Amino acid sequence: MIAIPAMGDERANLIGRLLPFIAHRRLEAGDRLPSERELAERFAASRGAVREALAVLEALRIIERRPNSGIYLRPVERQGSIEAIVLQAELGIPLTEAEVREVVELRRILEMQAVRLAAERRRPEDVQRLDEILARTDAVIAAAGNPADEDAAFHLAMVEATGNHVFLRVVNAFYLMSRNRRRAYFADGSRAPLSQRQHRAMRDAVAEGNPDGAEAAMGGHLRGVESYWMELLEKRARGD
Amino acid sequence: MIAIPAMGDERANLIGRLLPFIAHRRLEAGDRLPSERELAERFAASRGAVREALAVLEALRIIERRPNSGIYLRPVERQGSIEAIVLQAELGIPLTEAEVREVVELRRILEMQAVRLAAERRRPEDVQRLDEILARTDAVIAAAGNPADEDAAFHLAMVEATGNHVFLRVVNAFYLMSRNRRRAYFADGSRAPLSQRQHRAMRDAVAEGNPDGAEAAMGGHLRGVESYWMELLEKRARGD
DNA sequence: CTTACCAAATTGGTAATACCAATTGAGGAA
DNA sequence: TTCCTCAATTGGTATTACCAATTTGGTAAG
Repeated sequence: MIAIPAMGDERANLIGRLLPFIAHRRLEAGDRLPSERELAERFAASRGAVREALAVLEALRIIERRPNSGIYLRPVERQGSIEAIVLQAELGIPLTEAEVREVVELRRILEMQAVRLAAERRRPEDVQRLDEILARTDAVIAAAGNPADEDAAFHLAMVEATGNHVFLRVVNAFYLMSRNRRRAYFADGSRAPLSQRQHRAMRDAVAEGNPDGAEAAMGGHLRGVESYWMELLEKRARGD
Repeated sequence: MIAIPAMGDERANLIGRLLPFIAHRRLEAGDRLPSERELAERFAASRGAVREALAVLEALRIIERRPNSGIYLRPVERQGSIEAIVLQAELGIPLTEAEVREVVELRRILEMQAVRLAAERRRPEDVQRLDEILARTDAVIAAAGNPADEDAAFHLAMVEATGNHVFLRVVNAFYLMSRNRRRAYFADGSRAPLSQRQHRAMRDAVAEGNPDGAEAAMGGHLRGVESYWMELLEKRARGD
């Protein structure tokens, strides 16, 4: 379903099979997983492959490996941050309705505040970068292409204009997570022009150093995107 | 320096040596790293150990492994999200001054908005949880202990009161990152009482459903913490 | 029956080796 | 110069082996 660049199918599948295995067994915090050797046998993989998958799950704080003892599930509140969710989305594991709502809400908070900071701090090269992306988007739209990646680039460039690289990384995780959805959003070509007009309004507000205007523009823009997500949830609930 | 639970010294060291190696060689986006076999020889480790470390770096989006081709450094804008920074902090790799400022700023944004949402949505059990943590903190202070973990628990419980678990995970990453610093902050015992009073003010504002009051209380509280961080940066700049 | 102790099985951590498939790049043929 | 061929390189995987520490079980002493 989802193309996973830079991640071999086998290894991705192992993580993707390990996560549901943990969930399905209803393991709770502190519970011990089967040993590496047993997992290798159960999933028909080598111990090395299992260890690689476990290393990733450990880095994402989903499990904990205690030498000479076993593999344990970490308490939920200590589990991985958004990276773990991104990984699951990449693996094609659908987000729950609650998670979708939460992601949408947090994205709104982050981007509203980002655009305020951007309006306060933007440097000439930031505005220039926004303009370049807008021009590129015009070209894609004129060629009847899908401006999904340009849309992401614009939003990320807006965050970059805050000068806060950590901020950029966090927001980037959200855009990595929803890349395919975003492509579907722009697929029929009807939404791109309005989106582009709203982007231009945001660009202008940021360029003239108007935080309130930029925040308002971003707020209105996000409402459209969010209603699309909510409709998707309702469709899924109806079984579409 | 930093205790790393659930991560063996060797493997942690391998990632911790690999990251500076990448940075030191001034590799740029798209550059190829040495092959796995070469890295294994250079770091005196087996290929399996190297592959485990590389799997983690790939999951954190720092590198990209192309089968039958090589290992490549990802473009910065596509690099790991906050998890990569958390990992570096855990490994004892000090954050740059810019990164510290960025983390502090983003934490402020997240917590200010979180406490607003918490005041709007708090349920009785959320307030109860806050009260329990406050009571536990009182006990620790009375016993002349270090309430660093209770401080983190309070802030995280505040985010949990938003009902947004993704929000909680992101903020949790920040607290994982700064655990040792937080212990140092409360080490001499002089800051705990004021912090506790400010926490109580935040709890009251949230309990009575007062977003503006809660946000103001959080803002004042964070100012004290942030000035501590900034002093640390100045000390480091002077070579202390 | 309880306690203390010992030994074997289990577990994660590491290393070494081998093979596969696909990419890559150099060298030769047209 | 262009195109083709083939061997070296590379990441992906599996197998095997050993280590050290923990767990576990039973045994013997109290």
